[in-house]
Amino acid sequence: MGETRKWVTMGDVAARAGVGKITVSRALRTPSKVSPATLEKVRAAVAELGYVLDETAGALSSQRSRIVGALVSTLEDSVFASTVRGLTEGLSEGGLQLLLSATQYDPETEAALIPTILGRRPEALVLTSADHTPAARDMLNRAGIPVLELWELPDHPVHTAVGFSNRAAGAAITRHLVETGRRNIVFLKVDRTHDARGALRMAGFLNESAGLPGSQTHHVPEAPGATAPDYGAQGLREILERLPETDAVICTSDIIASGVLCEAQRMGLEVPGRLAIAGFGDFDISGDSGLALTTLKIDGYAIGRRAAELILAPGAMEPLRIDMGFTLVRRATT
Amino acid sequence: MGETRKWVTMGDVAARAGVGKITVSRALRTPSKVSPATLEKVRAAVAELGYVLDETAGALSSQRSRIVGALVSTLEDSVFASTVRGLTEGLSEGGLQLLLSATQYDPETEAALIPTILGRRPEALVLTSADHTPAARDMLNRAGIPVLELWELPDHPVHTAVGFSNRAAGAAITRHLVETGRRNIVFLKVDRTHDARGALRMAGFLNESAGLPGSQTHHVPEAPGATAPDYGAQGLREILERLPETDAVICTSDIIASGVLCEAQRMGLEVPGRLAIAGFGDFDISGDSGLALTTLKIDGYAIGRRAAELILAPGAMEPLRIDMGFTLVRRATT
DNA sequence: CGACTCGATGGTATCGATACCATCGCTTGC
DNA sequence: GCAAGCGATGGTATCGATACCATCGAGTCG
Repeated sequence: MGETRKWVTMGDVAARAGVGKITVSRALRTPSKVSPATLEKVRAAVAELGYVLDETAGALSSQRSRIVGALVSTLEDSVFASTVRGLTEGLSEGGLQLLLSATQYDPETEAALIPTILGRRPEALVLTSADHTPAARDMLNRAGIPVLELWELPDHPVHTAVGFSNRAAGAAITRHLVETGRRNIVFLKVDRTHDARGALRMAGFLNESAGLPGSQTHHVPEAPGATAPDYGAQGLREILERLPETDAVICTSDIIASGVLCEAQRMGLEVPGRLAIAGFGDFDISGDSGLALTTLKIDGYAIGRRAAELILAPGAMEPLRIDMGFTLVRRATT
Repeated sequence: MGETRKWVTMGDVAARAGVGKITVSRALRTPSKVSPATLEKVRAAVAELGYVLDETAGALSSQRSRIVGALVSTLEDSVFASTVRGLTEGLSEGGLQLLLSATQYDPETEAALIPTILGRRPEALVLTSADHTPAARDMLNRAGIPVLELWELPDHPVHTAVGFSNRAAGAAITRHLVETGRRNIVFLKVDRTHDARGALRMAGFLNESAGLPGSQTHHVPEAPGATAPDYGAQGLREILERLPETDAVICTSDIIASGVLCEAQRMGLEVPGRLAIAGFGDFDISGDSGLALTTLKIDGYAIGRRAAELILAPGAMEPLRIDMGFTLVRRATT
């Protein structure tokens, strides 16, 4: 490194180019408002000095942070990661950057993170959950910026929602199993304290399977250190012990389903002959080259992209409720 | 929406609490420097007005953005996501936030993103790649902040590196296969333009397998729309056609390995009897409850955490080169 | 008892870019 | 030929919090 170099300022660039500061600002922000000759001089000075516009100062004077905050439940799940990519790509077209944090599925953590994000004066706030503490809800309401809840369609969104009906999703996968002849379907659920989406899908299952006495839910307690496939494998063993008639298992994620599928193979159960397995999310490994898992596909990228569009649109403060739907992908496990 | 509400400022809070602005600032930033009684008054005023500190102004006046920039190759890969979590958690203990973007493994994209991040005047910059364009390298050098390259240990790091030797990793997995009796080992590589880590692991493989005439590399071209398991499945078919003697396949990720494993099962190949399969990354699905894949485990979370520690440490400007190592996890596929 | 220390608090300048308004020079139209 | 119009450019105030220094009062020590 060497000396602790101070940042070059716009004034330095202006002096170097022989123009006023404001012209440098215009050259960088709105090049069309500067004559080609001046633009060239400024660009040369910028390049020589290695100047980079200071957004911290720009944000203050223009009262526009050019930042959008995002609170995702977790990044270690490719579905949300796709949403983040969609958001980032979409927002970058409008010159906005994403300030990201993860709540680890905990509303209290979310509530603690909201002020730290709001402190950056974001122009919008995106959340991948609709489960907020009262304090969080209050902060979101007072923030005075568009708030977008993704991956759900809550009855009472804070502001705008872009997602799909988890209840309908749970019903759809159940219907598919019923239509393919299954009668003793078990919905495998990991009991997390905060899993509103999983609970809604389970509700959809319960509603759809109401007439099937052999269909039930099975709960696996959350355990520290356990991975999603562990829950699947353990769940399957318990299910077959408790409900040996079971002919189909619905999981709340493909990763859990991978545990069910691999355990079934180890037990010598024929899939889908003896047991059908359905997942959720359509991850890479679920494709035909991999586990060939029947699953519900949600286009997380599209959700993020759509959210970005809404933020950049002129009437972003208008509340909306957008259903992005889902797709049933039938593969070899049903 | 309603009226375009202006943000409450520190002055409003000060007036409400009957103290000076600066006291409000201290109450929020360094509560220990304010008397308990005053602190209480300020806190009450803050709560009543719903005030949130404006970091955009704070950053300018204190010349500290409290932001760390991060450029990851992709978020849609749980290994980097873990690193991001480790970073976020570690940095939050020092009051720093992460400004994140994804380069999609493209150095040109990286070079384009660097100025946008530098514009926020971050206090450090983290990269999950050591493959930079000359222009990018130049910007990083001039930035005057700590630059951390993760997941690699380049010969000439820009500044600080926290990672492991990909070459040694490739050698280690090869050695394991040789020690377990394999002689015709194929290293399956997806030919991405920018995959320095994969190339290094392949180099480690080539070095270690030099004395084995039956050992080779097999390249699969990158194809738009293809998923990682597709590469694995396709690769295995091509390998068995071209090199029928093959008794082991090394993949550059567990997801690719999942394609190889599932394809092998479909072809009726006994694993690991007829064919051994090794992956890379130790994803959730690779565990004993899932695919039970032999793999190299890298603790991405620890890498992120360590990087955060280095950034927060007093001598953060001292270049370092930290080897976090890796672990061979032997499971059912070798 | 006075000088001194220390904790608590406030006033003012400042960070760097941008908004707003003014200015300047050149073209255009009558 | 002159006023109006317009593109290009600059000066100055401003955004909101914090650094720095000053102040003030209460204790402490010799």
